[in-house]
Amino acid sequence: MLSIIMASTIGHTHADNGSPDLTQRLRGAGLRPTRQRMSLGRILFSKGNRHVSAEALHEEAVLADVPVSLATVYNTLHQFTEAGLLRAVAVESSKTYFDTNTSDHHHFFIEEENRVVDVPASHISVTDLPEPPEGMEIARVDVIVRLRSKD
Amino acid sequence: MLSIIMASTIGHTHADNGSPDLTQRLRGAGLRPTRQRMSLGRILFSKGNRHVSAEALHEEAVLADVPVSLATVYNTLHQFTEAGLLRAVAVESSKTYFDTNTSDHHHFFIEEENRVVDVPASHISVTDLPEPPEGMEIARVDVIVRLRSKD
DNA sequence: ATTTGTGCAAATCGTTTGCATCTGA
DNA sequence: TCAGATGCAAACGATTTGCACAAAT
Repeated sequence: MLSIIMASTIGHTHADNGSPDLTQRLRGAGLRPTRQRMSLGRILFSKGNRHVSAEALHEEAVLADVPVSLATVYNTLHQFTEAGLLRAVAVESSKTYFDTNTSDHHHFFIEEENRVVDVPASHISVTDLPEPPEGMEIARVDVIVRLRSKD
Repeated sequence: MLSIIMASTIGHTHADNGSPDLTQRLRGAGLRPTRQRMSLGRILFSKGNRHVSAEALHEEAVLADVPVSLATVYNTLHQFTEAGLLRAVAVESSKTYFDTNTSDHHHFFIEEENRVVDVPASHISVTDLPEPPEGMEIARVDVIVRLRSKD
């Protein structure tokens, strides 16, 4: 009986349930490593570069037995983005995609499948950039290569 | 009295109320030159290159005493886009902007003002484009230069 | 006369917010 | 303890749709 109580207490507080690096990453970003953030972070960052929508991530989480609310998924994605752990990609005006690759790179967008893919690194050079209008500076240059299937 | 009746009848059917070229443009695109389409077309195409949202165009129309419904504005914008008279620009995932310049060119986006501006022609070269994945071809390359005001 | 377009209001979709409740430090 | 997180449901803004009515050919 005592053991049961102890186990449950331990399980809820200090169980070894995830990469310690993720904990650090969140802490470093000023985010408390909560259950949901850790779970979502694990889903996002443990499989190489990904491009997810809030909806998709929510489904994945639920399937992985991590019952988060959609609202929390949105909150988390935005917090991660502000913290520099994610990058938002604007491809078409409806869904927002979040990219786990925050380095400087560009994207393919496959319209038929509504899928975003990284352009292999070091490809694409944008040159001959115009002067920005007076008083403005360039914050970022986004290139979207829209693909369709060949006939 | 008779003249009033005639005037009103004529006004509703064959009055010379607009560029004949626009009529042809619509016809050529397989679109019947209706009052609303002509009015919206006139607003869109008579002032050089523009980047409008549905909402903004709707307001402009209403102010210009062309009472169209917002639904019709959306329908019209999409019909024009499919017909190649407009081009949809995806800058951020919320509003869609329609560009009256359908030629190959790129855009500035001023985040603070939510405004889209054409990049002066012939600027920006995108080189070293990657091979698209097997079975795919490049439909279009969009470059968005995001600007922020200098401090 | 027939086909096509239009207006309106309601429906939908992605996303955000308010607030009561829970949880991590 | 107690600031900060979370869940839920309701609010939201942009866009779409269904259907009765109106206009174009």
